[in-house]
Amino acid sequence: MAPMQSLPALLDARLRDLTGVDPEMRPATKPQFGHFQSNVALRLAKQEGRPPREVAADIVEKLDVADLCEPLEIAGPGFINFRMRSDVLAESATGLLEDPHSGINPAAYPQRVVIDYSAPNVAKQMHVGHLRTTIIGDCFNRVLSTIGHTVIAQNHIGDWGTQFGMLIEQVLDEGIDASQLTLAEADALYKRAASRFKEDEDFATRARARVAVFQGGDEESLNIWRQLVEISKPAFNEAYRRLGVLLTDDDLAGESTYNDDLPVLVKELEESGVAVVDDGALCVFVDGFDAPLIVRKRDGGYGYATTDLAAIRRRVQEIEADRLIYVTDARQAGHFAQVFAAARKAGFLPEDVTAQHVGYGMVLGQDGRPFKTRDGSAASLESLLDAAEEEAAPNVALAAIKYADLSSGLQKDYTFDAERMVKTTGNTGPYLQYAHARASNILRNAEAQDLHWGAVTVLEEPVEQQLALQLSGFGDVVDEVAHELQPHKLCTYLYELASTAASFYETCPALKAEGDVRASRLALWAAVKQVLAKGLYLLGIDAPERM
RNA sequence: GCCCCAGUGGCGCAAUGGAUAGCGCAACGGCCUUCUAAUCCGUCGGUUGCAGGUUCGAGUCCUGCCUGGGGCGCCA
Repeated sequence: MAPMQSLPALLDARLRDLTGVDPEMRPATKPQFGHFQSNVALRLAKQEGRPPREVAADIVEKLDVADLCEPLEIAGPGFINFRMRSDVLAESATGLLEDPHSGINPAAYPQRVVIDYSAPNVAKQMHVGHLRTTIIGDCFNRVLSTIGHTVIAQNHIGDWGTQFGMLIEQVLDEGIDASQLTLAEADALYKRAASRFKEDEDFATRARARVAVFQGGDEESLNIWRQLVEISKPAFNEAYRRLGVLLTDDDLAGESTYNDDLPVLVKELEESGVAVVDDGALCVFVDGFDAPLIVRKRDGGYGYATTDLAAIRRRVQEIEADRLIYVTDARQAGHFAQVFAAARKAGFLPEDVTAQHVGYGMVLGQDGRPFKTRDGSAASLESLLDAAEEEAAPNVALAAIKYADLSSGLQKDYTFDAERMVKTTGNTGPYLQYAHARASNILRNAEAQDLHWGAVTVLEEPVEQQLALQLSGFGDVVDEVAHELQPHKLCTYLYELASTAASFYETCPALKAEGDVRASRLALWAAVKQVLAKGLYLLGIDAPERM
């Protein structure tokens, strides 16, 4: 089956053929303006030096869209308004219902896409800050996979840095068996070590020395390190299970993965002249940044910039990625911009591989200040999920949290307010779930009465037409999210669809209607259910049959 | 000092250079012997931080300010 072309795309093509320019087809801003609008006449009028409405009249005269639209209207300063014929909308809704992809267009050029997300730290509990990267990255994973790309998730866990110096030293001091710790206990150990590191000069010195010993391959140190890693992984997986995200052990690619690459990579950079020694450190200078990217510290050690470069190199050379997506907090935007620039300069990142950093705003507490990780006051991810589950059933609570996180622009800071998130009215996850459950309920009742439906054939009520119109836009919205990486656009779309479906429910009873009208409305409900289920899946939210 | 992000009704947010800036919450008022009332319908609420500029048209683009947050050589 040929991929379905969206309604605005059909109009766009015809208008483009006629005028030779991008017609900028847009959804109408008001119902009275029809379904779609183009401002092409306004722009052509300027070029041609003619009145816009006259240009619009010419276009309307020549444009043949009678098979798709009601008679065109010219409005305001020269907008051309398009109203789809109701049989065209009905056919579109039926097409969606019969489409195994629910109107989602398979990617024309499937890519291999690496998505780097979640990245908790070994021996530390996940906290609220990990919520965003995990939920957002998972959404991208679902969206890109669903449209036909090959997604390689990379969970860049913090399993190597200098923090292991103090962790190992603390384990040895306390004489504990690290393999028997729970993650919560390891987290407490981490905090003890961190505060001691600050206050106890002798301990700090030993911890720093331990880093070198550990990274030099000391077996006793490595053994403790392995134990800490091994107790952390099941705890991460348990959190992922509760969150209902796709990550598994197969996606783990922690910092330690690149350890052996670092000296090799640095040598390459030095020999090629991309990196130069400055003030004792080996640096890559890139345009637009005052400070260099330091790839080897004065003391000979490697920092996270080097690890990030090594990860890019592997992802391009071994994973053969076409696109790299990093989901971390917005504060790292500058860092990644510099790393990407350095990787381009070094040749690790060819021009035909795109690299995007998706930054999200900080998670703030009720006091408006960031949740902290090291002072012991941070709320763990688990405690947040527990709190939400006190308000609602687990799948509804999770929907509330995820939707609250995804439904506004990613770059904004975000106040974690469990009570607010779990609300079930208005633009929330549970509202969408409810719409889906209602659709399911109607279809279940229909089946119980042995009623059947096939195509959408009757769209007489305005709300029915509106519903069919919105359904037809699903594929375009998914494409947009895949391209722009803005989940809130999918949220907005689904909310509007659910809202229209609720009006449809009120004004157009399906089961109480008869004949063609009943069959058509049931088919419309089936299409609504299908799109809501798919859309919620893409957000990582459960679509319950009953609520 | 340089750079990035944000600023839109009381609160939380949306808006691809297009028509009268939308939605939710809160508040107030309606609708359940009617497919699920976690829904729906209505009312109230705006100088889009400020000042210029570009444009037929600016919340959106440009310049300069203000406020808040963040980032800028050896932490991640």
